[in-house]
Amino acid sequence: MMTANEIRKTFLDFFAEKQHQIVPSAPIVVKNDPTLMFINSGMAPFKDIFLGNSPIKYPRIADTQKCLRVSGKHNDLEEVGIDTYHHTMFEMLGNWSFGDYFKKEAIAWSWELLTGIYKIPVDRIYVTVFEGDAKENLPFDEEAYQYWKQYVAEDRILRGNKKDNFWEMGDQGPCGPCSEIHVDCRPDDERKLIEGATLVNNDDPQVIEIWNNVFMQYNRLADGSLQPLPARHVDTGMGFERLVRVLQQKTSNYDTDIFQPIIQQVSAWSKINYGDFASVPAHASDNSAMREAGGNSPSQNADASEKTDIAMRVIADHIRTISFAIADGQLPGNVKAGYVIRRILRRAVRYGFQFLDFKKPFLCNLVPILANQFEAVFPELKKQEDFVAKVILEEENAFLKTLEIGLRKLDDVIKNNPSGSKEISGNIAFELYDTFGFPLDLTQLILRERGLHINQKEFDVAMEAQKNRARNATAIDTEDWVVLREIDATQFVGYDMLECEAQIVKYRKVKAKNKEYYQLVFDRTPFYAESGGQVGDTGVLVSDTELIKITDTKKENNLPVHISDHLPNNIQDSFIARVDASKRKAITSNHSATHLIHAALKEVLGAHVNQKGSLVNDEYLRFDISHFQKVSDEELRKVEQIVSDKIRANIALEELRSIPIEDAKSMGATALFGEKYGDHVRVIIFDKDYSMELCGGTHVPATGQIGLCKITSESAVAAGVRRIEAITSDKAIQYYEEKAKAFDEVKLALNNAKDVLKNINDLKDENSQLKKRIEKYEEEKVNTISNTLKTNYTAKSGYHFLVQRVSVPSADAFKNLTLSLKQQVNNSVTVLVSVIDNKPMINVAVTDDLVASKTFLAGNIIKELAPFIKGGGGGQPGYASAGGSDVNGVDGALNKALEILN
RNA sequence: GGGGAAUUAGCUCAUCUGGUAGAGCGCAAGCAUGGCAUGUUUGAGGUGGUCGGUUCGAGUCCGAUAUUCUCCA
Repeated sequence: MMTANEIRKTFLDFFAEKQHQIVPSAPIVVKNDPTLMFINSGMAPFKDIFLGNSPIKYPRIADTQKCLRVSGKHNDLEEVGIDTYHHTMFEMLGNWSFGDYFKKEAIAWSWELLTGIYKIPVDRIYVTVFEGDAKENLPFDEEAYQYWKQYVAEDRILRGNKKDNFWEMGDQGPCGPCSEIHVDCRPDDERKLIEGATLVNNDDPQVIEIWNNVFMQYNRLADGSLQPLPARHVDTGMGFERLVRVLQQKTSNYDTDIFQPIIQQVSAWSKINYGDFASVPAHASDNSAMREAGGNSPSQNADASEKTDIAMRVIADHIRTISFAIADGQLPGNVKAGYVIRRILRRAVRYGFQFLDFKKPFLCNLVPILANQFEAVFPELKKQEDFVAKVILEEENAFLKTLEIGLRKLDDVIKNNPSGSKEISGNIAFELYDTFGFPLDLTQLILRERGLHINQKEFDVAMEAQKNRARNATAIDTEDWVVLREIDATQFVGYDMLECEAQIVKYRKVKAKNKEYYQLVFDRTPFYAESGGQVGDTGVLVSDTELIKITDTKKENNLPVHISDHLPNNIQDSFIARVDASKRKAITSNHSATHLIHAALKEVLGAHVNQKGSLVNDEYLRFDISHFQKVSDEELRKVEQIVSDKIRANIALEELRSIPIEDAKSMGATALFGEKYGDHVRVIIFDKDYSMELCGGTHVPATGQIGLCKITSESAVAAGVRRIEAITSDKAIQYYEEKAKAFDEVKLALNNAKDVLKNINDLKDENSQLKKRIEKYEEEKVNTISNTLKTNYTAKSGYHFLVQRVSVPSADAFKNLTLSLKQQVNNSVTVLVSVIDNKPMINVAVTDDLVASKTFLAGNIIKELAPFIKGGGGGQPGYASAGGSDVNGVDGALNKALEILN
């Protein structure tokens, strides 16, 4: 039996022999495509070629591509692991023709590989072809049908509708009919009973699609219409995990040697067998989480065993996704792609926590197994094994903490639930989930244990409202490109020039919420499009009669687009495209400084330092690195020192604009994980023994132009990732100037003190001493007054009272005096009035025994007195206070108090 | 991009509707035991994230801002 690794190799070798260039998998994390966060199919890395934004480098390509899907036709995240054949991460084997071969060869080769080499029995294979669609005016795919007929019996060639057999990249873009290959894996007796053809595309877990051949020949426009494509392409995708399952004759993807190493490890840790489900004895389940849930009857134990199987599948699937995503540069976070990774990670932790009784981090310990398993095909994980494990560990700890907080909140909710009600508000459950990240299913489990349940309908309504809010806020409407001229690709001249003549090649309008703008594409441009952390250029587009502001420049699938609020009136004109030079100069200085800092960090901290993120704009630079401790002040000073030396050495830039990537690597140039490089790259060198990086950004001609570099902050962004921020050039000079100025001002304020620091510390000490002295003075004053006053109480039957105007230094002292009297005179009511800073104040204190007997309540008394001084007041039964604005009312208040108490 | 929440002593967190800022742990000192673990008593430690507003009075209500958490897209 072939191993998974052999099956993959066989595929690649087969197509290499058919003159295909074998390329490595692109990073699973997508950059430069606003519509996609992760590579979700084998073709995604080639989107720029299909869209015509990039030239074709090889007419034939084959590869295995890491893919990630969390939503889609059958791939809701919450479904993964429940069945035995869906995944969040999977490998897609693919062979491509870019304007080269078409249906004939694609069909012949897929047949040859599957039946001739992999030896899948012919009588288990079904193929589908597109039946046509009248509404779209699309014909039956006769061509594909004829080619298949050469190999496959006609009754095994099925006709599929638009949903199954017409593939589209998205709402817009290249598309075409496709032809799927399905394999019937059922045992012979079942196959005799039910004809396999009836189960194709019918969600039968044993009759599955393994390969889809897409024949791209149309382009879908924004208005929904179809246009024929000038160059026709073949895009195929074969689900690797499914293929392995078929060839290893398993009934579940998770039973193959792709997933078993992980599952066996998880099974060993939890001491629960995988796959016992259905034949499990009633007592076999040793799972406290389920027992707590009340699963003690035999039937529920069978259920429990299924749940432990599901949990192991969830973990085996998710650990792959998060490990490879992190290795490709996507750290877990709380927005966008980072959030997707966090959510997947948490789902795995949740299943382990709930069904396998893993109460401590465990996912991180699975990373080495994966790293070794995939070392040959995806070496990036093995190379960053420790880093990935550390990030996962930190995430697991953070989630366990979140769970703890949630458990406490839920406890409060249960305590406060009116007795007798068995239902907890769905809104509260939603709040727990939405605000505190406490998973709904855990809420339900815990409530069930106490005989409670939530109002599911309320929860769903709240959830739906949340979704609608988000959808409305992000609705973007993109119109079709209006093409003015045909060109191969925009020529970027911005390394050498800051302005050039340009014509608009195409443009389109984009409507987002509250704003509307245009995207312009030029035939040539000096504008650098945001990439590799360097922000896009701004500037202007000028003709004889017009001036249009360019507010940003971005890359969409390798297409440089210039953002503008307006279109020129004369769109066909020739323009001068001019970059904002001073801004570009600042950006450039920061970018080169980033390289110098990067090299210095490697020198000071060690070779384990890798770039984990970078932002370069005209204000500052931000640089994230993998490093496990805080970078100490001393280390930062060393880095600054090295960078400073390199600046003063005024090292000339050496730029290799286009050299083969292999040459660059053998020179020792630094390449980044998670970055997609072409086969020709640009290398930026500042002293070949110091800094040599693959980079597309703009750089200073010599390091002296940076002038000055100052690291302004060092912080943590995630486990194992430190962030360094720095400024250069004018901004750095300004920084020092401002510091110096501020210091001079401080010094001046201290009468030009020689030792400023000592002077300030002395002042602080003096200040706190004075504060204490005032406190003491006030305390004494209060004591004196209270000693006098405590003998002045009038005795009534059952209580004593005092109504008195006093003079005290502060509101605080006033309060202390009142409370001190309350404490010293038993069985008393104290009403004090004072004027502090021209404001009248009243304090009322009632001793606890009188409060208990409800003879007097301070809060009630103050409400009667406050109006006299035109104020409001309130407090507790034992102490209340009021303030007002009318000093003339003081006597009235005193009289009223006497009246009440007499 | 849009919602929600949090920010109080060195740490973890209380303070019900605006009216006396607290607890546990940690820290310091004293006492108890031959010493330690420990027990016990006392004490220090707070511009309540920052800025503004409402109010006689704001940790508490409102607005802005920063940071963190969290959910949705």
